[in-house]
Amino acid sequence: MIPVMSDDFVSAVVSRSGRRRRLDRGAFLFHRGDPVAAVFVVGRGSIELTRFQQGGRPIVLQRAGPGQLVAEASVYSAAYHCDGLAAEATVVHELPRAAFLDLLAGDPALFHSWAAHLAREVQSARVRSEVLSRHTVADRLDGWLTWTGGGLPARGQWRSVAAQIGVSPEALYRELAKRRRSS
Amino acid sequence: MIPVMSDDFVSAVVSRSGRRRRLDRGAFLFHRGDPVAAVFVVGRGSIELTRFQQGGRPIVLQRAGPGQLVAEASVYSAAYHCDGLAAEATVVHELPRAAFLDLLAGDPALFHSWAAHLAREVQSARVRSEVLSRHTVADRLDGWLTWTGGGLPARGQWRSVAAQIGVSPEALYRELAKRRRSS
DNA sequence: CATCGGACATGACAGGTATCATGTTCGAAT
DNA sequence: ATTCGAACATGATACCTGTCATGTCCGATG
Repeated sequence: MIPVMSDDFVSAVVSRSGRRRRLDRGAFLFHRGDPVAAVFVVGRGSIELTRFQQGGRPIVLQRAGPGQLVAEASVYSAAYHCDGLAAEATVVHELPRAAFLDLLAGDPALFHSWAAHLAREVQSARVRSEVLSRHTVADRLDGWLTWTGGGLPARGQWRSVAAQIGVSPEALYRELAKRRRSS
Repeated sequence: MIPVMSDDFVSAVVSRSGRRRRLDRGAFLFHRGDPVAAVFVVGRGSIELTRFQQGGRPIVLQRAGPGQLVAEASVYSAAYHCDGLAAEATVVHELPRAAFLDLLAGDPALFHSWAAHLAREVQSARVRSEVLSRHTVADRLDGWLTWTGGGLPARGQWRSVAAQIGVSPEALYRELAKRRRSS
């Protein structure tokens, strides 16, 4: 599959990436509190930014698929504020943070693209907030479907979707079963 | 009160702002779908980015106080994706979008500050997502208190807080009353 | 092919919140 | 001072979801 290169700087990062890292499903790319030393682009698989609340319930803050940057907002932070882990077998391209910032500083057009990308991330994160503010599983699933644009999630990813919309897997199973019956 | 000017470009916007707009409580600064023609900085009062879900329940996506930019992520968008309205009597400084972009393009240091600001907004929006993923009013209020850093909200703003954390005003009243009793 | 672990599935029950209803308080405007 | 509207406050009830328990399905592994 050809990765989606939606932004100029993504391909720039990949082409200058010195190192590739391979992660098994469930492996951590970084932990909360780790110093931010590099930026990553997903080549294959997916990385989920996750925060574990008291009680162990995970909430997925961002899901980065092929061709997408991971934790780009942390570039200006000293440490990660959440965990990054592979939702499946994943390969990421790695570029040291300093090299990334130099790259942006030396190319105004690229920098402009970077700012526009961050602005889209802000809006995306706010849409997720709007989904999470809904109170029923049906409403949240509808919001997720509208947001992702695609159809119903594929088997094997339902638990991940449940974590993204902040409901228990069982509640999502029930809602999906209800929709299967009524369709 | 001296407005908080946390970012270079905020004071730059204010100083070049050609126009001031005054809004009564509840007045709209812009509506969802309006073309994005300018950027705003709150001088006094506060602006809330709000989306109204089916049924009329409002969810506050961003709350901008004195010295803060409003809907900055929309600078790269054609139209607003939510409503902006004054939560109280408010004054905003207005700068045409083109002038704002020219300002950034002409000052690399300012542009860098702008990108860092957007990155912080992304993280801020994700923190809100984490708060909204909690399931009880008590947990959401705790998250709001941790996030805002300050103490309990002032009277007259409780309904706004309820909208920010996605619970009914009544539920927030009850939780606050419970904390008053047990303290 | 047998095993095994994780996801899918579903029923029962307890707990929390939205909603509706009904007052009360308080600040602003006259 | 009186009026008035909005926020604050609180009780009752229905609904929904989290949790626990139990069971099935299915792909990976040896």
